Amino acid sequence: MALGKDYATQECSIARALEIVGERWTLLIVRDALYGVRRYNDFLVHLGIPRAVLAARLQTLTEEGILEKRRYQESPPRDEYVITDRGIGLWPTIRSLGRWGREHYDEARLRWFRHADCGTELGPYGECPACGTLVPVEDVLMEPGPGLDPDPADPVSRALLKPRRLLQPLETSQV
Amino acid sequence: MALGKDYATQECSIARALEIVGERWTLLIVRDALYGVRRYNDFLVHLGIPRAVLAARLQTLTEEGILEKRRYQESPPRDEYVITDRGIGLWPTIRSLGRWGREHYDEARLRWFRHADCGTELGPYGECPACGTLVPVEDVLMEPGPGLDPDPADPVSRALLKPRRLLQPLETSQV
DNA sequence: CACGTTGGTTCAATGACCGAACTGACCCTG
DNA sequence: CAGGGTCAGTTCGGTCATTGAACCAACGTG
Repeated sequence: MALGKDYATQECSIARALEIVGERWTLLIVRDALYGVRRYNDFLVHLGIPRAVLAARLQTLTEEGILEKRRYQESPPRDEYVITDRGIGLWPTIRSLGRWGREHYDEARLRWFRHADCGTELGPYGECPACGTLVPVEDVLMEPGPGLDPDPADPVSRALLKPRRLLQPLETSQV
Repeated sequence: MALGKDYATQECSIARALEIVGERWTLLIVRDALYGVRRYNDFLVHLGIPRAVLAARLQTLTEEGILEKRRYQESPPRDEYVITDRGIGLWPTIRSLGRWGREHYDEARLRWFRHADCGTELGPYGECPACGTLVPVEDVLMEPGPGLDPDPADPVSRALLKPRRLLQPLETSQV
């Protein structure tokens, strides 16, 4: 499409990447998918995104192999969107972007990300300074910080208040 | 602004960051600034961006302290936009985004990024695997790869064909 | 069989982005 | 000193994307 998405004149992998994940809302959807959000309605209430835009983004992300649409029950047919390895590959980008945002624009700490094996806070790019290794995403422990609203309105935010590992499927019904 | 830019409901440093650099063209402008592009016209011809959008983005980036507007000659008053430390802080994000784009969408190698001291190609987040250190941005050497058009139309792309360090001011007149 | 849940689609209005034209300050050349 | 060129924008009408609200459809429950 000639307008809004592509950067036709750019011979650049950064521009290629931005054509896929550079649209409004897209990286936040990937972030939520890394946090364990999988269902249309959970994305909807957590992001406050227009329904049509969410449907369009989920379709694009599925077509690009970043999410995978998967049927999780048959009788009312219901699908969930699970992040793929290609999507998990965006974690360092999202991590470093969040770190930059916190350093320059947030006063209070909103969340901590730790290496689950040793409890050390992750370094700038998702590595563990103590172990000296790149921490696999499923071994990242996410904990709420003091800057986070302790009693948010929507159930997804409430579920994300508990310490939890990335990629772990979110259970909103149990709240 | 209620539409287009902000993510009001999100308590999240990633969302804060995307409110600043998540708009169309913005990260490509920061990328060019890291490559050494400084002048309005050089951004313009290299990006193929509408003039009004470029002017708006440069103003926002200047207000946010990511670029700094600096007078470089008086007689016809001319300003250049130089990247600040805050802008340089986006390098890991841009680097990891470019790496993800190349891994998943580009066949041929477009550019190499090496540690100027030892010639080793940078790791995923801008570190030097040989030296084991995070490479300062000014010590990153950028070289053209085989996938890059050897004879591009605009002078900025031509100037960027030569091996050069990041942040080194671009000279388009000498081409 | 009314009602709720889930996962959408449709629609009119609004905002953002587009390319092209125009402006204005200055320089250089003949 | 008139004409043309450069640089850094601003203005403008048209097009595209995003928004919020309403609507729809399939199924399950009371």
